[in-house]
Amino acid sequence: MGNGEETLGTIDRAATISEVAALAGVSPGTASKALNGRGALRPETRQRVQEAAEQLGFVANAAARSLQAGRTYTVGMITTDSIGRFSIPLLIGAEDALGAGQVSVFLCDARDDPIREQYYLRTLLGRQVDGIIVTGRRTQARHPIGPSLPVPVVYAFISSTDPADCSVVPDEADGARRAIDHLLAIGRRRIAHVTGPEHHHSATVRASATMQTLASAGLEPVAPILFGEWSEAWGRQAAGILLSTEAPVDAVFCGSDQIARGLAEALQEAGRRVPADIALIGFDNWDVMVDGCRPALTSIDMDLEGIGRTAAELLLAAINGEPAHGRHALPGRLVPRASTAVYPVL
Amino acid sequence: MGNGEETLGTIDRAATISEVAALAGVSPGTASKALNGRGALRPETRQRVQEAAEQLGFVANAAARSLQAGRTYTVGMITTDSIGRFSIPLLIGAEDALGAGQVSVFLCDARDDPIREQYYLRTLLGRQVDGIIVTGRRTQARHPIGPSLPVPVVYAFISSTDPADCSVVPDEADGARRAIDHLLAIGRRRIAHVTGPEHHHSATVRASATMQTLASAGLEPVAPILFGEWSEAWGRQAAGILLSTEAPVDAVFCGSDQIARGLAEALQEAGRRVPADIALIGFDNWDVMVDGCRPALTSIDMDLEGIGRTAAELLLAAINGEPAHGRHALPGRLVPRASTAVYPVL
DNA sequence: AAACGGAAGGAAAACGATTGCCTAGACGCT
DNA sequence: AGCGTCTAGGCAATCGTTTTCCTTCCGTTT
Repeated sequence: MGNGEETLGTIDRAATISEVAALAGVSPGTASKALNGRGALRPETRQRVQEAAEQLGFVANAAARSLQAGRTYTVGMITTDSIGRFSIPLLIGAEDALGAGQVSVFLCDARDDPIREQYYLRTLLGRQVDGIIVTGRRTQARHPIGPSLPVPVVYAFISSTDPADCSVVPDEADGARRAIDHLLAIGRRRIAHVTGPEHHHSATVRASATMQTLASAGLEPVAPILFGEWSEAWGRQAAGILLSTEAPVDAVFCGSDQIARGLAEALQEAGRRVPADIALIGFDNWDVMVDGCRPALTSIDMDLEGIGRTAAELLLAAINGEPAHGRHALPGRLVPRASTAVYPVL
Repeated sequence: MGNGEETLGTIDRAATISEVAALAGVSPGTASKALNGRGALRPETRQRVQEAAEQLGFVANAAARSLQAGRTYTVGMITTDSIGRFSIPLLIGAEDALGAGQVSVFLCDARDDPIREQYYLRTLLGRQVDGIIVTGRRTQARHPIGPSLPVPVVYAFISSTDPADCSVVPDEADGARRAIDHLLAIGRRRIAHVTGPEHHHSATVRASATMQTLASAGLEPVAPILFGEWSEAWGRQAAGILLSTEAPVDAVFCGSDQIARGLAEALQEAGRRVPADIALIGFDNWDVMVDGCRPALTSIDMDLEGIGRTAAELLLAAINGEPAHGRHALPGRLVPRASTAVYPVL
């Protein structure tokens, strides 16, 4: 019939709706109506068109469609920091919420470079994305990505310094609170906090929530808060510092799972039992760390997928004319494991 | 002038080339030529148009452009397994090679579900992507994603069972060879191999390359190859097995960094020194594992970013009419660290 | 029997950018 | 002065789909 659509080799060219229409013996306009369930058509005509479309493997050209619809059913996702451990769950969550809505995602990795970021922003706008999600590795607020954009923007994990922008972030203070509450609930009172660098937003937020929660229980940390870096090595080092303190420690809340794991190793090498002598809580609930640690590590899960999903949902709402504003903080979740088990459980 | 493009609030609508042309006092066609450096135009006209475009923040509508060009400067990336530790470097590498060529990437996470995969495939074809990269978590060959597609496809990390397809994969046998050669070079002869599940393609490939390399040195493994799973727990367990063997072991090549790390811990708890008594090599060169391990872990790096980049380059070549075929295996790289240091180095 | 109404489908104009072709000047040459 | 040539830029078609009118035809009603 046509010009070789039955070839077994590579299909050279996608079929157009005009070809479908010709095969079904109708006009292109009618074919469009048939395939999209619009207009007034006889059921048999509709079916004839559908069969023709199937036979030719017709898929509507999205460029033509968006040209006339003024919408692309496409969003951009810019990760300001390189795609990493935090970006991925966010990405999965967002992709989840958008994929269900037939929206495709352009992924852009700006690598923490403002030039690349602006370049990608222009590219995305040129591609007429319906909206943009901005993501990063740190929760710290950042400058808005552009002054006044023709499409809605939602910040995920990071937040924008402009309160009118929409941001979805983890409630890190809430996470710290849950951690301390848990340690109090299992009867620990001599609690220390070891965390990342003092200039890091997450570290300070979690540290001050830790202080506050202890204070409202009438306690204070058994040692000054230990700021260091987000690594196992620092966890090991911190263990040494804590053990040389005069005051005995019976629990440590760590700012990350890596720190906690380093601490666990070093404490046990020094003869302390976990959790019998010292209970341990991490932060992030990073599978390889919490499972690799011995004993398995209790941790705070920030529900990154949920953040990605929520951001995508808010973006879709904004695209549909119902923009949200401000900072939406999502609560975390404590995942109890052996490192805080009440002892005679075993 | 226009209808409020100077508003400080949100820009409602992107400017079109006709508006730019009107502002510059030329026709749309001329404006197009001015902005794309075509046609015969007076320099001053060209500049006038460029200034108008700048003033209106003009970015060409990609849908319109691709509609007429028949190309979208867009590729799809389907990860058959969920986006994970292996997919990301691939993604970064690909994004790197494509971004430089002004090509945007649609990311699709098929989650190992054939239905989702086909759905995404149709979506991508509808969006008229110029090409598709298929990625996964395992290196095992898989069925081609579709029988005869209108666009080129390149498989990255995984490979296609159809030899006519183009695949870019790590040379895992080469990696294993390098590991064993390294152990031999530092004088070890009593070498064991602990790896993942026997039904896992990577495990068997690496294991048989290990055997072969040992054989060509006139050796054989000091213990039967230990197949298990890709976890630290299995590494610890395997340590027990190896230590209960009569024959003393002086080096272990592990199928993953996680196994190696578990092994390292357990060996040292049992009083063996690493690397003095037993040298250790992992596989993957996964930063958190090799750095977290004590001593730091020598490992094989499969250069995933390079694979992603190469796949993207081959895809671009195919799009430009120079398709490549077959399986392209990229060599790995040994990254030496303390776990195989020749002892009196310290 | 004439008029009306509804159903089914066609024709054509969008959407925005690109590009080949054409025209209107301007300049130079004879 | 008249013709040819070159240059700058306008015109209109094109890409594939959707959608808004229309038109046509058939059946029904008075």
